[in-house]
Amino acid sequence: MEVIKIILVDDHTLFRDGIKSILDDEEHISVIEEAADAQMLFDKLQNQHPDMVITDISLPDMTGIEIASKINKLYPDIKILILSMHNNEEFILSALKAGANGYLSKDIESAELLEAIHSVMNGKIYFNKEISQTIINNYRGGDHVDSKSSANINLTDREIEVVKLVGEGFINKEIADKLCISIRTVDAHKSHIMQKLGLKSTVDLVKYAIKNKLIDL
Amino acid sequence: MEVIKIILVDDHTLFRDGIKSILDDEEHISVIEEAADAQMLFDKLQNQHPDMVITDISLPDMTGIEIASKINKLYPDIKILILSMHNNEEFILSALKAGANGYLSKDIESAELLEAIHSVMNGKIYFNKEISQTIINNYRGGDHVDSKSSANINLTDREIEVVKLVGEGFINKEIADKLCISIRTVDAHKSHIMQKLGLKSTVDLVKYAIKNKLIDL
DNA sequence: AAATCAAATAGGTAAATTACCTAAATGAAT
DNA sequence: ATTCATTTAGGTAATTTACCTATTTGATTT
Repeated sequence: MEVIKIILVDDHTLFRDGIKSILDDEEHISVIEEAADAQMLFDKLQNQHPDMVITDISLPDMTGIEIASKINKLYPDIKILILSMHNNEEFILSALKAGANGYLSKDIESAELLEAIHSVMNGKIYFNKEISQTIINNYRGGDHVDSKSSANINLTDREIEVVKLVGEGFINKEIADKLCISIRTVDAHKSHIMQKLGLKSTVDLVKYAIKNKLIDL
Repeated sequence: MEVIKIILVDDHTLFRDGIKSILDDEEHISVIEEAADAQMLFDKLQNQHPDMVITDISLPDMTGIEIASKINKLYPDIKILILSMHNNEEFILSALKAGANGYLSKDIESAELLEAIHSVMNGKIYFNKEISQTIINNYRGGDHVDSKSSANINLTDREIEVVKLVGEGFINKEIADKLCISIRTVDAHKSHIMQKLGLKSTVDLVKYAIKNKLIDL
């Protein structure tokens, strides 16, 4: 069996070290590089050719989903395993769409990480939760995603703009001024958004924006 | 040198496994137990007697600060090392006040974790950032803290109640009804809070509540 | 080409909500 | 005894939102 070459991406050094320590015990796995953010990762990918990139879902400069999408475009043969703190189904589907080969919660045991790595190297797709192959087939091979269409698949560009501004604390009038539209239009956008997402208040919108990383906390 | 017995506490199994893998390579360190939450930890502490508890700052049922405070009260000889995702100075001071012996960001390298463990076992206090011994002396030995007085040291009980409700999406009238006070009183509380914290809008209050874990996202 | 539909745009008015002024009661601290 | 923070509110003006309807535009379908 060939040695599986891996690049680890996570902004928390201790977490990287932990994973590295687990993987270093494996004969057939070699962590050839580490990166703390997407910038470092893509720098290293210009000279190094790993079999797999294991990345955290949230990095300082890019989300794991965006990274997956970019890797999938630039280096389609590199497998991508995404690690996440939370089991957000929305993110899981976005990850699939972005071309990730696996999505794991950090709640898993190290044995499952190893199993996931080997499954993915054997051409499988690995998720902690059972997602039917049909769904997978529907989502894979689609066009590439960017941050806007990933988690916020239901919202239009304009609506996302509005959600962001709401999340940043601007009131309708201020948003109207910023976007050079009428207050009523902002009002209408907010109504549409809340209806689409099943939200009830501006505070819900703010939380949605935070959850979906449209704004920073 | 005696073997240092450690209990690891973190709700993410993979992270625990990673740390365990790092520590297992050390001769003088033994991870005798693991716990995913505070409940499990205190259950195990009834039968096990570690030298040190290493805990994440945020757990499902309790904060690391609260855990430190409780351990300090029940088992004052057990050393406490808190791991955190963020370098929030407010939390660092709260941790000190709660009796923690060290506070580390997850950004550190594994070597620094080992250094911190040994420092703490030798009676020192270990922090990634330089905090002067004077501050440490001022804060240590003080009374024990609970969640309310830790991160929200400037806010009164009533104000925290209000911030929580604002964060949960209730408007002033609803908050007034819930607390059985006048809308004006809620209004006044909000004004005071915003002035104290230097915030400008209800949205800022929501973010404050999330940041300081007064509400869940 | 015509019809249909989603998306983005607003106006008007009533209703809801907040902002800001002041101020009193209470209890703790100096 | 006095000062001070905390909690409590009333009144009014100003702001802000909610909800109704409705037009334009571009894309898709028939």
